[in-house]
Amino acid sequence: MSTHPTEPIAHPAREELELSAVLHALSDPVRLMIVAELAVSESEYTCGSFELPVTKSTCTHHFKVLREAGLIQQRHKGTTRLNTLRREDLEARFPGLLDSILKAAGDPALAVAQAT
Amino acid sequence: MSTHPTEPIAHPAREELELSAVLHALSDPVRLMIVAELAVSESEYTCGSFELPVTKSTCTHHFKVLREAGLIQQRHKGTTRLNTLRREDLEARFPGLLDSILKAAGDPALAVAQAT
DNA sequence: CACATTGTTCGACAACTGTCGTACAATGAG
DNA sequence: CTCATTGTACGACAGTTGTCGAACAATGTG
Repeated sequence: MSTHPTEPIAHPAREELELSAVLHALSDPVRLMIVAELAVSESEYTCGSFELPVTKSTCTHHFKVLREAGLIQQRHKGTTRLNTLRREDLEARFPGLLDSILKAAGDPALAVAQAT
Repeated sequence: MSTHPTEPIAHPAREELELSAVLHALSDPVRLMIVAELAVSESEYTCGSFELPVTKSTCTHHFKVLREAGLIQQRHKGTTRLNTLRREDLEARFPGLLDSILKAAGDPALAVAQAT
């Protein structure tokens, strides 16, 4: 039932992703902001690299919600935690959903992709 | 600021639809159930025509949330209230969003549309 | 008018949520 | 080892949410 022993952070499997949890996670403006930033590139971002209008502990809370909903993956790297969007899993489970939400949110990456 | 005098029920305009509100509205299983049923056909459905696992007053609450988020339109007809999905407005404001959510929810209508 | 049907309103309540501050843990640098 | 950095854990708190029941309003039917 466990993944790698070197990965103590729990993430739901692709098949376990629940639509309600995903929609609820993204219905918060701060979390939508995080996901939109993560979507800009395939890179890994530390929690601190986001300019969010909340304190650290609130930030931790939001990342936890996103992780438990299956939207992001987190792994440790030194004292930081690297976050990535679970694009493939989301696309496999809910085709088109993430893109339509990001587009609706005015994601810059998608805006560029759709510009002439 | 008002619409027709014969329409006392307040609905947000197409341009006023907010993504957060839409996602939040659909993050509740009961409300997602309602929207999925409404999506099956273009007909108008009374509140009572849904088989929901909640009482009448809770039902009223959910329909109110859906209406205020701009997902449905309601109009009076005798002692009943007819509900329709605001498909065009949603599609105009958030292209592809509703369909991807309905598909993710396993909507029967879309399942048929995608079957061979 | 009296009645049945449909849905609303109101108050209540438990559960959840977003936020914060403080204290703590883990890691890397000097 | 000591210190700075990054993020977590915990408790707290106000606000929101989903749910219910009972009472009420609106409309159509006899």
